[in-house]
Order: sequence, then C-alpha cells, then structure tokens
Amino acid sequence: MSTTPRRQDPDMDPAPRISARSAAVHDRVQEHLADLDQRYTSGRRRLIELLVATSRPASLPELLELDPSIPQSSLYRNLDMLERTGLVRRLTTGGEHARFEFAEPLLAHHHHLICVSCGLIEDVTFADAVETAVDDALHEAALDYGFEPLHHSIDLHGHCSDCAAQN
Amino acid sequence: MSTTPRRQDPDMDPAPRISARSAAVHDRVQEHLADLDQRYTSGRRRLIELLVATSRPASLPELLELDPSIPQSSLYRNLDMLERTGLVRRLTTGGEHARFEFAEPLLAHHHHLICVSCGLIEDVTFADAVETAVDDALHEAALDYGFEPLHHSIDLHGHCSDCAAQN
DNA sequence: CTCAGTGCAAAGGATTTGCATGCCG
DNA sequence: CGGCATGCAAATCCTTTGCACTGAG
Repeated sequence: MSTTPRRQDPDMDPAPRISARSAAVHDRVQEHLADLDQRYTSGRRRLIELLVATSRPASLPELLELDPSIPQSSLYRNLDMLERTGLVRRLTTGGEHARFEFAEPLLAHHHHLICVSCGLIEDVTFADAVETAVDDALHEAALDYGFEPLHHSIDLHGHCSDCAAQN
Repeated sequence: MSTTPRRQDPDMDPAPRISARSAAVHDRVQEHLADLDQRYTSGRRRLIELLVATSRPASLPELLELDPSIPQSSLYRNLDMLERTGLVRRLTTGGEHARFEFAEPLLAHHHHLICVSCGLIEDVTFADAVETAVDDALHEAALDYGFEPLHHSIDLHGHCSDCAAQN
C-alpha cells in the first residue's frame, strides 16, 4: 500500500492545503475524543475525512456518495456521537435530510445561506459589529423569557445561483 | 362563580379579547384563501383556531392534544396547504417534530428562542436597528455567493426557564 | 351538482436500533 | 482480554398518500 490515496495528477494539483487541514482536524478530534474517553476509530477517521472534503455542510447521502463503502448506520451513529461530544453540528433547516458540519472548535463562527429550492447551504461570516449587535439583542430577549442563552444562528433563505438561473 | 356552565352563544361574546383576535385572523385567512380560490372549511377553521390558541409555534402533537378529534392527516394536509398559500410557516429547527406558526401577514416579523432541551420555542422581536444591520450583512453576503435573498431568520438556542431549573 | 376536503388506514422515507462479530485500548 | 464500535437488517417514527365518502360553493 502506498502512503497516500490516489488523487489527481501531482503536477496539476499537489493539494498540500487539504492534507495539512485534514491532519490538523484529525489532531483536534483525536485530542477532544481522548479527553472524553472516546475512541477515535478508523470509521470515525473516515467520516472526519469526508467532512473535511466537503467545504459545505453535507447531508448523509452526500457523505455516502463520497464513500459508499461506509454503512449508513455507522455514519448516523458516528455523526450522532460526534454531535454529542460537541465536534459536529447538525443542521435541520433546509431540506429533507439533516446536514452536518464541524462545530465551532473546528470551524470559525459563521452563519448560513440556505437555498429554499435545492437545499444547498453556504457558510458566511459577518463583521464583528453585526455579531455583537445580534448577541446583545438576543441576550436581552433571553432575559425577558428566562432563557439561558447558549448560541445563536442566523440563516438567509433564498435561491442559490444555480436555482435562480433555472427560473 | 356561576352554577350553570355556559356554552358559547352566537349572539353574545363573553371572551372579548381572544374572540376578537380569533375573528380578525379568521377574516384575514378567509380573504386570503378566497383570493386563491381555496375553500375555508370547518376543518381549516378549527386548525386556525388552534393556532390562535397557542401563543407559540406549535408541533402537531400539541395541536392534536388541543383537539384530539381532528385526524392527523387532516392537520398535516391543511398545515401543508396553509404553508403553500403563505399563511403558515413551518419551523424545522428545534426538535423531532416540525412546528407551525402564522406567517408574516398574520404575525409581525420576529425570531425565536429555542430550548435545546425540550424544544419549546418562544417568539421575540428585535429593535429595527438590529434587523437592519442583519439585513445589510446578509444582503452583502448573498451578493458574494450569487444568492437571491428572500428572508432571514435568527434563532437563539439555550435552555428555557423550566429546563434550566431542572439542572 | 361537482369537485375539493375529509377520515381512515396503509405506505413512504429518513433515521435509529438489536444482535452477532471485530477491533481499539 | 473486555468492552465499545461495526455491519447488516429489521424496526421506528414522523409525515405523506390512496381511496371512498362528505360537504362547500
């Protein structure tokens, strides 16, 4: 076995960034799971690899398409476990399938553009001033209702460029 | 306390506030459906009544509990129909069941406090300045990705007062 | 009178789980 | 080695749908 999986032509695309990013994520995940006495098995590694590969929140069918050799039940079980340990976030908005992305220790604070037509989700980041304004407003509102705030999320629903072009 | 329980009388109106609100909503719904050549049947009236009764976004089991005599399928079908006509909004965030609330013609623009523990959702409104700041940021972000923006939503996840007390 | 709405039950589809086996620590 | 993770398949649960009947317009 070679040390690296076959990919595109090394002359055209050495892709050093992806590898570095992937390794860094694996380190973070391994450490986090070790702290919680959870195993970092090969199946979980493969799942993390898939999540690194998709730059967007991914649905289970999308993950399966990237690596059909992983059983659905293992994907669901491990996504669930990673969610419970706080490494992965499950997005229920935006279509028939849930979508999964890295949670904030692994991915910077951001929000989502959601296509109401095809369910595609893009990550976006806002200026600190906007985040602060929203946080202040939310904190105040939470107090009024006795809520203990944890985190906020902002979605923009609309049509992605592909779907907008089709109409 | 009166010794004789009173049923609702078509001529009298012993509960002015609720009835007034309910009547206003019924009028709006009826008009809206008439414009779209949709019938405002007794089943749909009962559903609207339930939605008026719950001050919060309600899940289907909650609606069923309020009036167990309505078949689930009718609730789902009418909620779906009301959603397609733009009178009702379906919230997929916040639990195993979808939740339903009146859409913006019938309910002022607002956002949600979501209990991560029990799924309860409260409506909250923000100052115009916050809404404007968010809209500006979202509009800019949408341009970057070729999104055609429709509307935004902001959620605050946390623990509601009941669930916070239980820990 | 006609066609959409209703109720019942059964189907559909995403997600979860039981159980025997394999692998991590 | 012991216990948790895995794979397969079957189960579960929310939601949707087919069909015959009722009611609104």
